[in-house]
Amino acid sequence: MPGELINALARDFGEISELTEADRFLLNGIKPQRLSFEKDSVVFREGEPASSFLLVKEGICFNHRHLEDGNRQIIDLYFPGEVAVLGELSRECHVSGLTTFSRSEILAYDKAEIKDRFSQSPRLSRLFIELISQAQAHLTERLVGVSRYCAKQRVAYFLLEVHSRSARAIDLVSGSAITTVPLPWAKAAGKGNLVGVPQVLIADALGLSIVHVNRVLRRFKEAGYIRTRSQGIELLDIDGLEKIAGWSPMREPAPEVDYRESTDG
Amino acid sequence: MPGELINALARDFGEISELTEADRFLLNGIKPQRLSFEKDSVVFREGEPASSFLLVKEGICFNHRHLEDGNRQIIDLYFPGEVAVLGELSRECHVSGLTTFSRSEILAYDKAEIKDRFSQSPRLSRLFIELISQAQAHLTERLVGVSRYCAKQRVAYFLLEVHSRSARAIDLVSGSAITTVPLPWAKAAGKGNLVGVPQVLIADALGLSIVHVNRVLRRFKEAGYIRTRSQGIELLDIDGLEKIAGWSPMREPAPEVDYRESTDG
DNA sequence: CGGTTTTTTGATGGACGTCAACCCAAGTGG
DNA sequence: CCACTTGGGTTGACGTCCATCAAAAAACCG
Repeated sequence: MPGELINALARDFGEISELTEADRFLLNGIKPQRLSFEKDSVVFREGEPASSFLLVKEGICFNHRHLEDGNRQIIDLYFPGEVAVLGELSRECHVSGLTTFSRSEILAYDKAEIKDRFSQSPRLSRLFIELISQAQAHLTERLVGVSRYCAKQRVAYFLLEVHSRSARAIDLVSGSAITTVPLPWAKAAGKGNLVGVPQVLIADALGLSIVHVNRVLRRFKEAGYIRTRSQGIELLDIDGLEKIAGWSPMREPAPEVDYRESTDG
Repeated sequence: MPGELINALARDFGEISELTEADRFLLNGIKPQRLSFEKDSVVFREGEPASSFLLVKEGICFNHRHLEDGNRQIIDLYFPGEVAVLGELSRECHVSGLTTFSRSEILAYDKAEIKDRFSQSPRLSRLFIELISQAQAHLTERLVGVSRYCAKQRVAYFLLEVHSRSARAIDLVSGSAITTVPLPWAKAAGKGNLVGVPQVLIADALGLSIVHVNRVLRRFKEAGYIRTRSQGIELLDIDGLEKIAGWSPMREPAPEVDYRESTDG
């Protein structure tokens, strides 16, 4: 299965098309370990040695930190086609744990090998730096969001982000968008702007209590912004939610590009 | 003035000593623009094009984002010897503003040139990735801190961090520690664990109101942890503050903690 | 169908923001 | 030397957001 890594990079960086054959060869030469996990599996824990560069191929994962009081803070979610815990690439040990939220398949590339290959080509180096920078910008966004906005805004923002990112999920083999249900927690998912996450996950991600998340959602329901399905939340009025969230960030509208074009096969 | 960049890198990475002569030559070949700023000067604003790699040579700066309600969130402080807004290196435009907190001198390297040189050597590439990763780990720490700890803990943590980082500040020319007053806001500063930041800065950094910061500080005073000077806060009981904060910055994370649930079975 | 997980709702209280003062050191100008 | 200004610090009253506790209602899962 060649090009999984390349396809992952291709989604976020148009420049990838400028890669030379040599670069592509370098990337394709790294063979990942293919790992499968059930729902709610622990991929690694805090403190464990960090030896891999992890690319999510299928399913959804999240990384988190445990606090003294037994709570956990979810730091970020990872969707198909995204690189997980990129920031910990150069650490000896993981600072956060990684857990699957749904049945997942993960490609684990050898860290040393990745660093090695990437630093062999100037273009790849820059691409890589780009990648990390992007992750950091996203973290900054979260910092501001968590520290400065009220629960209503945070929840609205979170729903929109999950929705947007799951819509962007790609199939690593073909490089094209995933049309099938990307959020497997809600089995009935599928069409319609359905966000399939349990409320406890929202709470842990936003630093809120599950009770309060529920209350906020209830008010959203009453106002007609969302509807709760069996499990999962259906977004009825995305524009309205964006207004609540104060959707300012530099997230591109993602003009539905067909990524298959770039995969010359 | 050779080696300023090298000295900056040398502090955080012992591996720097493994740099080849060629690497050192590469780094020394980049001549920065030397910028001077008065206290409270704007280095750049949100949205302005980002064209430089910024190294703080003297003084203290902070980057921040402005919110709709007129407040600002301080994202990070930068001390002498540190690279500012590293995460925005690969962005077209700045996502946050940078302001000097005291009279500062900043070395501005051309971004393109930096990226170019760093990607010319595998070792430099890795070093650079290391650098960014470290910045990201720090951001993660802040995210958890802001979202999960109460004001008392956050303030204690902040005081300790500022103290620790200003103590680590180095002189870029000699590469040795700065012994003179690193926190010029409090002019009377100097010896003694004095943290010279105004309360409004603490508040903006932690997402608290200035009033509440003041209250927390008062309780710290009453408990004998700190003493307020003309301007600035003197840390009297660092161990006590660390206990309150529940974490000591820049020190090796305590022993192994066992997070396993007590799910007998 | 029971056992489990998730959602929902109410009641209560603490943490923290907001408003509105007042204090105090330092500087300025006469 | 004193009036005035200015920027930060300090303090109280009050309200709100949100956590916590507790418990019931749904939904799921064999």
